[in-house]
Amino acid sequence: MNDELFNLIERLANLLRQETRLEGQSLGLQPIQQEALYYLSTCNRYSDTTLAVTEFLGLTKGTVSQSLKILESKSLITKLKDNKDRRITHLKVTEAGQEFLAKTCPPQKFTDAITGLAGDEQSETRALLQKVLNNYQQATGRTAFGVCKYCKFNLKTSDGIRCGLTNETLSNQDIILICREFSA
Amino acid sequence: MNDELFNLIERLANLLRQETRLEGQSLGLQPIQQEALYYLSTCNRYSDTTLAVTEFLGLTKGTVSQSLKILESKSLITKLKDNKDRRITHLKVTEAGQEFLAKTCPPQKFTDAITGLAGDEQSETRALLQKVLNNYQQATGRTAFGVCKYCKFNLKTSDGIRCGLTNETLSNQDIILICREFSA
DNA sequence: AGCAATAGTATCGACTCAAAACATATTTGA
DNA sequence: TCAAATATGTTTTGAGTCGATACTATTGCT
Repeated sequence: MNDELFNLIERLANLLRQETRLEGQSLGLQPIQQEALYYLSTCNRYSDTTLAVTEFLGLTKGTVSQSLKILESKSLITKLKDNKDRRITHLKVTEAGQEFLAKTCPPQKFTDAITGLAGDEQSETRALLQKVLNNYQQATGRTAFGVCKYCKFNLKTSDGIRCGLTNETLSNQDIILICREFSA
Repeated sequence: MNDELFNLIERLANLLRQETRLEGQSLGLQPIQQEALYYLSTCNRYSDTTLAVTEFLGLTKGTVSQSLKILESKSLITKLKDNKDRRITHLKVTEAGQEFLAKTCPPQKFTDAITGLAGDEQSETRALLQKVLNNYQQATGRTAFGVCKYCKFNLKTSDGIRCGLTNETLSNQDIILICREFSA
């Protein structure tokens, strides 16, 4: 059973990478660069740094630094130094970057494949994969990542929504993004 | 919803590749080489060629040829020319290759993550992912691959089991392997 | 002030990858 | 029958990935 699930995930990943490679050809983007770009379009302002991308992709920071350099050179992201901590660089997806992602990510045929499932099958798949991922992340001891609004530090007060870690107020847009500090 | 499922699969794949990289260090094996080796350990005698590996991994044959050369140089597989068609080379996993796979594939922590699921959750996940993969393969128009005994060319006769494409008899071991000619 | 820790970059060598050219073997078809 | 087309697989080349290591710059700690 482990073998079968392992096999299925590997094969899905192979197909995804193959299609991603095709999609990226128009801009000369490698799969890993597209993954980084996609992550940056889904993460919040506490998680848009080189190190967060590193943790998310499971690579070393030197490797990621190079990929980000290429994304910047193609004007798909911009770098912005943090005001409080000058060591930190925030990475923002540009208009061009967002346009590219809207066209290519997730790949069209993958979307088709998902649409072929019934509505309850889709949510069932998501719930089960989420569970597998959580277990796996726990087993490897890696950073979890997760959607802000489901985090235990997400505080709903009478004044609005607030992050218990940073004590900053959060907008409705903020809380649907992915955060590296996520904790269930 | 597409986005979420896309994201989950990407992240599982990232973790798997990361752990695979670690497991392969003992023999100096790259993730892609391990994937090829694993595939060869699960496929039948009609599917143990360079081209089949190429289709399975979604790479070009030149690329795959190089990876297989490395596996051969490390004595994890052997090459054997086909008797009927001398263009074809069959790839067999050696004892050493099988030992390596038994220890490392699927990765231990992935197995742990799966074991954390209830029994019916496991089979449910498998069924759903199988469905997604089938849809996806159909959408991309790629070779399906599948287990011999569930194939429409698998014929159960009074003499035993037979493949309707090759007209060869099949053993009980044969029919649990993956075939590139699979058709549902 | 001084030292350790953190964020990020630069460089190196081994490896992946697609593309193209190539070598063989088989099939087709006039 | 035999040349052209097709199929399997290898080699070469150049762009890019990757981890490891060493490095800079900034911040935190004592």
